[in-house]
Amino acid sequence: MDSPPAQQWLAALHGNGYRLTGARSAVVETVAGTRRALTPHDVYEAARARYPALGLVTVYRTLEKLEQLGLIQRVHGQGGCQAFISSGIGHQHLLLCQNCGRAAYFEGDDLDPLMASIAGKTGYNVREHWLQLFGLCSDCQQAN
Amino acid sequence: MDSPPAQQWLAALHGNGYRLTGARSAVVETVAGTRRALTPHDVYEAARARYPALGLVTVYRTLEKLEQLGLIQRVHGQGGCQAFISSGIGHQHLLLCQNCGRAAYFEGDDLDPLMASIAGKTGYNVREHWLQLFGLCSDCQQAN
DNA sequence: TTACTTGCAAACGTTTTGCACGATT
DNA sequence: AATCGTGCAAAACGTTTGCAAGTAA
Repeated sequence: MDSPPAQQWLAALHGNGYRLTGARSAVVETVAGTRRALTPHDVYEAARARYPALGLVTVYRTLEKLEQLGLIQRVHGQGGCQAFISSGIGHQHLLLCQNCGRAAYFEGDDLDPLMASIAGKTGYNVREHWLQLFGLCSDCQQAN
Repeated sequence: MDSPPAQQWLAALHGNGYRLTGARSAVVETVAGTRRALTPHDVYEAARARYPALGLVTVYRTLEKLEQLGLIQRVHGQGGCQAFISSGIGHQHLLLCQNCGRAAYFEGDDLDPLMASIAGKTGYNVREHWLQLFGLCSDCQQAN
């Protein structure tokens, strides 16, 4: 049930001076093993299957560390912006299924010319971009 | 001090069966007359200059109506996603100054080929996209 | 043994709701 | 006159912090 990233994330935590505990492992394995964006409460409920004594506060604190290490990212959507998901490798963008929530990653390198065009028109110095797509994954297209 | 959109927004509210009151006018004029994204609390403080008896609850309720009518939109950013700003006309995206918060709008029509490419690679049926840029406006570039 | 980590409880800030009064239509 | 809108107070909600006990190193 655990996925490769889980081991890497635990190693990263350890390598940054954080201790390896049952609570942290449960949180890490839960988030690393899910292809959907999860809220702290989602993580709390799911991870308690692995570690029943888990407290919600520990979920918040662990997510905070994972985010600082760049292992997970916050997902913004119409429903709110309190959910987290595994970060892609390098500069990747998210594509979320509006039905099941499954996430896919893609690269948006083709954006550079657009950026340059915008910069020219607006006079802004564009430093960051933020692109996210919503749609239906192949499974959910067939179901509907 | 009021701007053209303020009158249109008030007309839109009225046309949808909502009454025109001093409190609503103050909120509408504040948001319509500001080029930055404002939190409900920001609006509350700014709008009290126009209507001192204003309550924070009314700000929330008015922003809710303006959002439902598509006149304002919620702005998502690293600092949170509780701020609102005037919606652009048609399908426009936001470009925010990281220093002063000033917003500019731009169209992202050039995105369609990227969408099609992503759809082909991932198998998703892409329905919506969400693009936001961050940078420095021309004024803030000179100041730094 | 030491310092970090944990869960509980409480605090905190934001947003929503209940309600009686007031204002718009 | 009827209905909608308002502000206040309280409640609800998600998140953070203080702390004593427990655990990894």
